[in-house]
Amino acid sequence: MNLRDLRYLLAVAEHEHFGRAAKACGVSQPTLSVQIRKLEDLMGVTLFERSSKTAAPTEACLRLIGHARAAVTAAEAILATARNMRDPLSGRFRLGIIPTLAPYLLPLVFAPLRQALPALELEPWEDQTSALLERLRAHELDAALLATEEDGPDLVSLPLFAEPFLAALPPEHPLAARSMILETDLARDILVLADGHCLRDQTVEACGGDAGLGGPLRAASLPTLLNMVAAGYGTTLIPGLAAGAAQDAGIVLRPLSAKAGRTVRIAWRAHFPRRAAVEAVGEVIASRLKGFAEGAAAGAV
Amino acid sequence: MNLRDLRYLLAVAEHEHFGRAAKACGVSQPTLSVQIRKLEDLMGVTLFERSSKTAAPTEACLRLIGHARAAVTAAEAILATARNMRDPLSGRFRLGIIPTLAPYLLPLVFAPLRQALPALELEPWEDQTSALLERLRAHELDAALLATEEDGPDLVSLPLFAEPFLAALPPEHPLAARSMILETDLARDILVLADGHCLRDQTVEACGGDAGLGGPLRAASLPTLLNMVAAGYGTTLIPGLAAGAAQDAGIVLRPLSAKAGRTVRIAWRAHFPRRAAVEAVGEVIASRLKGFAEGAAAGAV
DNA sequence: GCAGGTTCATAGGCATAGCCTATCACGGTC
DNA sequence: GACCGTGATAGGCTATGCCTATGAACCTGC
Repeated sequence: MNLRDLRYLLAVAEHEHFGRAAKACGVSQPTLSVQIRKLEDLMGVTLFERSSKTAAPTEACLRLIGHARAAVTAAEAILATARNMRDPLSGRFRLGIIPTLAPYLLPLVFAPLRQALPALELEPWEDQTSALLERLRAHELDAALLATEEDGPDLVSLPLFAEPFLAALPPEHPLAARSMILETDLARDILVLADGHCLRDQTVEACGGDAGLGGPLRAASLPTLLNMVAAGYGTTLIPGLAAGAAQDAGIVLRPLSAKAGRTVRIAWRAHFPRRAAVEAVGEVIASRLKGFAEGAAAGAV
Repeated sequence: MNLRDLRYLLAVAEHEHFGRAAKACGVSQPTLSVQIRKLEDLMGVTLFERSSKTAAPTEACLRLIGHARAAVTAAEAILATARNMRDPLSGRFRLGIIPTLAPYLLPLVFAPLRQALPALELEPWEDQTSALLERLRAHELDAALLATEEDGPDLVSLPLFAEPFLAALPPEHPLAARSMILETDLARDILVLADGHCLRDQTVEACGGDAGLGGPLRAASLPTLLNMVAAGYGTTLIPGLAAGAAQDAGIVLRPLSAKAGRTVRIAWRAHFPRRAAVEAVGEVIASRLKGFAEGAAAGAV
């Protein structure tokens, strides 16, 4: 049985006439005769009572056409729904973002994304890198904004913008007198985020690896870390986009001599079919952040 | 688009694997690949995210499969429903019956019909011949029990049994003294049914055509006519099956010398596809009424 | 690092299902 | 009795759907 056959069935039942039904279906009358006959043979039921005047639906036919109509309309609903989803730049788009980026990036890019991609229903999801990668692989995210290189051939990524790190110092800190700070000089009293944050590893690496790491202190989030620095517990590196929040907390910011920083990338599954959406989102973010490195560095002086 | 394609779609979505879905569908994996690809081209939407491990349904696919499942189950419902209706001896059977026959025949044949054709849902419809023919032609009846010859080539009929007429007399009527009555002797004071009843015309014809017809009196139904005869207003002819009711009313019955009577037939549209049901119903009625003519004539003495 | 086993995609060949035109058979009508 | 209408049938063509065989990408384990 075939959807076409069901359409034929409905047409003949409606017109009670093979010829007119055939015209309505855009086929010849013999085609309809043969197909209806096949349908009748398949079902073992006579569907129409033919006479020289008309083709009247039988009792059996009348009981079937409800189902037939349901099948045909469901099939049409499929095509209609598909038509609405044909634009890859429309529909739900679940975007993972790391916690050291989300609160500072999202306010900047929400409006531009909404304007450039009005049909895209952006659903941000904040979590640490490893959790995001897991969700990405599980098809629970469509893409993720990360500050690490992609891992594994099943994922691909595109760099969006470079974000410099800045030295964050309590105002009374001796290094605050300098206009530019060498990363390794921070190592002695540097504070870092809790395990799992990529920013923690990058901070450690930029500062020489064997840094004191602030003893027993562990900040679970970047705002907490900023509060700790402002309270004089130590120093840290912050990503450039967090400069505004850091200054609001009363922290002194200084550029770094070795230009430590991180590159924010958008990552997705290599086989993800809506690559166009990924690239459009990336493009909007990248163009909004264009030249951010220079601007942020300048503003931090 | 095709129901088969939708089945393939559902299979792949369920197994998330082309090979296993192909096995489930009983086709080869390339077949499935090609058909799903065609479906995707038709819809303009990627349905599955293929990787070397799995084939994961996309967001779009997940939104479509509801409709797809609806279409497939509707199609299966059609086949299931058709299977239940494959037996022509099952389902609704609308049988028209003339008023001078219905109340006397139905009590006799209801039980045998129920027993012989348990799946047939008999729906009797009592009306005069012309109305029955109209409804029959309008497909509002499946068959009709009539006492006239079929009219028109679009209808066919089969005789079921011969029903003799009996002379019905008030007990005090002069003719009641005879053991057999000549039809034309009844003509002088005969009463007949209202226009439209075939029994009226047959009575008139049997009695010579120019009968007095009881002046202004007109009985709308056979029970009324019997009451009128019993009250002494005149005589009439009754069909044999009504003998019991006539005797209960206190009427004297006598056989007719010219053996006037009528033949009860079952009529249906020549193209009606459930001829088997018609013939089965006719067969049950005929066998129940077999030998009725003799029995009734004997009982009426 | 390479062989072997996955995955899905592609190619070529074949059978057939579905379509068309032409024609038939049957009824009803003028 | 010729003629228009109905649906059914026949023959031929095309396109579709299927198969097997093979390819390309990827993963795994020795």
